[in-house]
Amino acid sequence: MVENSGGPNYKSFLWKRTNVDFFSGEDVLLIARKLIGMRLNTLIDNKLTSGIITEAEAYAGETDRASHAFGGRRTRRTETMYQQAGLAYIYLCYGIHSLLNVVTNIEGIPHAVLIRAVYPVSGLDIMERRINRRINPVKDGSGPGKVTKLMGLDCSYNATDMTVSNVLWIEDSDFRFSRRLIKSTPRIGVDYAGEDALLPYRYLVDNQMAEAEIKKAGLY
DNA sequence: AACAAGATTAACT
DNA sequence: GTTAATCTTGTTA
Repeated sequence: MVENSGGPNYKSFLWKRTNVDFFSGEDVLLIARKLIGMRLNTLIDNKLTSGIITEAEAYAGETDRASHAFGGRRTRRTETMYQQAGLAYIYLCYGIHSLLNVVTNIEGIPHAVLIRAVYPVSGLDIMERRINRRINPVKDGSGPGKVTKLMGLDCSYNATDMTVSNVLWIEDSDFRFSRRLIKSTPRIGVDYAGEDALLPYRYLVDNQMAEAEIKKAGLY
């Protein structure tokens, strides 16, 4: 639990680790929607990096043609998705990029939410070292491979329990984006999923809008 | 055993 | 707009 240091004219937000009650639930869409505006954190090599989640997609398990677990596929890769809520499902995409998901249901039901974008708020100097150039907070956190790159994550962090980990965890506060800024659209890069590719399972706030709201709220 | 496609990105032309 | 990067999985032989 960390309280940020706002100046006299700024509202102070109390951030609290999300517990298993938050992650765990029937409705993976609702969880994806609620993750927008929460804070993703890593503490790696004693360096803290954080970002406000601005884009997430729900993957609805064995009946969802876009999910790795469609049809009950249970392989070494998908095994983490079948575990309990709050674990991080991190897998290698296109042989190159590590993609971070939150597991959101009970053991045996492979629901997950893909974190597709964050707005960086802490440890930007660390993030610059990771991408090896100056950071553009609006652009560089937008994309699921970019999120893990900024946060220092790779597949070795797969199956981390985010409800207890001091390396990878998610926090909530009273901060919320304006409802009207949160859009829902079909998911990205899942054309192979037939009709399921059209489902509006993607939630996002434009990172430019997110920056304005975050500054207006006096978060950073 | 071989191959194609994938929840992507950066560097090209 | 095109392409190379390159690991896991499912399909075909």
